[in-house]
Amino acid sequence: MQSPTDGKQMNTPQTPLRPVSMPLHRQLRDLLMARIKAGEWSPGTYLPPETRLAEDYGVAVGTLRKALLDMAAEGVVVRRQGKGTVVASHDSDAVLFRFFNLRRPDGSTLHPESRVLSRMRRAASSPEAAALGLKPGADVVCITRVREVDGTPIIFEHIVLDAARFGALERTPELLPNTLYQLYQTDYGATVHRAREQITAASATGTCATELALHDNAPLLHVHRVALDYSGTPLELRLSWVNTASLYYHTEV
Amino acid sequence: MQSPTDGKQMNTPQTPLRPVSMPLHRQLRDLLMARIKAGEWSPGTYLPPETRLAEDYGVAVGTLRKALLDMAAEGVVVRRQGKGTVVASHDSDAVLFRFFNLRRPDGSTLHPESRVLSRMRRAASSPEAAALGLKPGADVVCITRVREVDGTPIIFEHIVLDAARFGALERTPELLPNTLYQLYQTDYGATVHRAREQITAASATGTCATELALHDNAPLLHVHRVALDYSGTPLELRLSWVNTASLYYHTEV
DNA sequence: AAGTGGTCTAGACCACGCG
DNA sequence: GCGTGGTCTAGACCACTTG
Repeated sequence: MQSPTDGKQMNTPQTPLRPVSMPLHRQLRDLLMARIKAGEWSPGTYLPPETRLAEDYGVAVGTLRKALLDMAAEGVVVRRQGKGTVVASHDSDAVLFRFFNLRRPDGSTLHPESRVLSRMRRAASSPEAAALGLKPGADVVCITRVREVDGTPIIFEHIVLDAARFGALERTPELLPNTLYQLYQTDYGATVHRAREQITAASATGTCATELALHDNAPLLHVHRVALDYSGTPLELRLSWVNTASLYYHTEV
Repeated sequence: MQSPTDGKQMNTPQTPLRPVSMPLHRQLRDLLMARIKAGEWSPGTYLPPETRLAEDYGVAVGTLRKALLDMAAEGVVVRRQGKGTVVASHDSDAVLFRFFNLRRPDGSTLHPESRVLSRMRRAASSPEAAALGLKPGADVVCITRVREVDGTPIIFEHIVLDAARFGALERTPELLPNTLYQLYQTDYGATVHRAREQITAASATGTCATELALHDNAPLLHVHRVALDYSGTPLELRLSWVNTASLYYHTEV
């Protein structure tokens, strides 16, 4: 790891901290993660084989292996016997809809279409700034859209992004894709890794009721979602109002 | 594993199936799980040390270790350096409320009290039987209760259990505890390992509206939960109606 | 056939909990 | 001090993928 003369467990010898040193496999994990985050290996790229990496870092294969297995458990990489270890690319339908938890009564999954109503740039409200970790009043890009299945509108959606990072989204691309998370990855190098959701009961009102073709006060599910990247940095705030008349929100604990 | 003369990778030699044989560590995991499920090691019990177990099964420590680590990742056991490997006992507050996803607006957790409204035994409805994996019309025990925080009712709850297994719950104990899952474990040897939830928007009506002190058609969150044990057997069906006026349902993806 | 990750073994030392 | 699980090493063979 440091020099060839280091014995086992002798990482960072001159560091009398608490803990004296993180386990080697943890350090390796962090180093590899850093190289991925730096873009040295982008999503879809194969990492060098275990033996090569272990040699490079001067550690046993088993140790490096533990680091890679941990990363695979986190979903950062995917390991395939006979092929190699590839940086996870979140662009297959299955993965893109990992964050989409709505299902039909029979349990089948939905793949709705999207229709954008508006895009604009404005100052963040105070709760928006808080959710995204921005300074109060910072600029945000705001997208409003309706998502429909078989022509029936089921979700009214309000998306808020940091304009400093995603400002271009106000205009380009002309047509926003249905799967925004893929766009964040390809065009902005921002990979959504996990999301926190707060669900409450709500009633349809105003534009939301109109767009969902519901009478006022129809019961809706309100979902407040903050999407985060690997390191826990908030990327997107998404407020959804869902008509659950013919579907349900699914979760496992 | 089988006989001392077996070479490496030579498990179940006469089995030309596909796959020929599961990995050793997988077989070990299954054997250990079976012994736990059989009650040989009950929740809270320490398993024999790695070295001892490896010796017993005639495998390398590393292999047995992999089995235990997998089980720990699943939450079946907890491993503690210097102490040993203990069968997970789901009786601490933190774990008991692992399935309780409601929080206050500030993010703090709730610990509601329960008030039982009724207990009865009756034939299962068809969707109830389906959810619990019972034959249509099988007997079930049905508990209705209200859960409140600081004296304010927030959840109206309907619990359905297989009478063949939980029949005694109709009468004993006289006072049902707040944390039913703990009771299932201690009195019925049934450990809730995970749960599947279906969430929809609903409106308050009838007894539910009355008990929650809400006007008719007030918006509610409806949660349909099936609680499962280690092997995926349904243990409990729970229908909850939640007043989310001063709290939200939290989930991470 | 060559190269990859997956499994299994064997043995060393370290960090932790407890008496 | 002793026994526990945690880390690390080294090397073997197996199963899968590709050319």
